[in-house]
Amino acid sequence: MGITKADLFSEVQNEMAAVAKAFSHPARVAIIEHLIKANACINSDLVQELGLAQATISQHLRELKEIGIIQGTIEGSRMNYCINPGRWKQVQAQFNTLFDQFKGSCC
Amino acid sequence: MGITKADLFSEVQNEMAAVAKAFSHPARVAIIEHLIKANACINSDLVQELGLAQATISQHLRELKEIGIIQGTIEGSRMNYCINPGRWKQVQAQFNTLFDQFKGSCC
DNA sequence: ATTGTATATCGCAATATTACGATAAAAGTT
DNA sequence: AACTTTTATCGTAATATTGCGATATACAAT
Repeated sequence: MGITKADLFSEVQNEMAAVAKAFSHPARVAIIEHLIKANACINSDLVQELGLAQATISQHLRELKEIGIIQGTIEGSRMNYCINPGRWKQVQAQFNTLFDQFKGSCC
Repeated sequence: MGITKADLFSEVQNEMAAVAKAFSHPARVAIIEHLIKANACINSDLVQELGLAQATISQHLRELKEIGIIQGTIEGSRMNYCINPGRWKQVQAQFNTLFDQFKGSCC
């Protein structure tokens, strides 16, 4: 039905899925990578860099901000977006906790 | 439009997004975790474990198999699913390559 | 042979996501 | 003040995802 039955799963599982979803679109991956390279960037930079419309970029930035991976500070008429270092480490740890659960062999 | 403009992004970025998408649903996270705990499991185990219909579980298993994270071997009338160790390490490395690109400070 | 178990796939309905034009709001520029 | 730049949000269309009932197939058991 397109609706996820979130109540069937644990808090941790839902959180893991929500965080992974932030990385599940190439535009958001590209935004993150550009943000890392440039240290910081603004919406209109990304409109140039990627070939997407301003409204679309803004929407992706909001999703990344909502999950906490990036943060934006107002700078006059523009927004200065950058990685949120604390959250970044936290998310990396979250993934590695899952990855490290599997040690070894298979059937 | 719901259509992702994959041609705007690099191969690596599209791959990263595709892999992240595998983890972007709590049912798939739950399947992976159960698969790790049990070492291996079958479709009907998961129907019991999670509260989803058999057809739904099967669909999620297929998506995980398509991205290569899990593999299934036929065992009589059932499928024995388990983590694909090689691919698992590869995916972990893929995430950490992205995570390690960001070192340090922010705006 | 018939019945039961296990899984995959099809078809559909409900919902979510992606993309963008249009517009609004806020700050800087002339 | 009028204009430009920058961004966010709204509304909408196109497409994707999620979930499941209803099958179909394959093997196992009686």
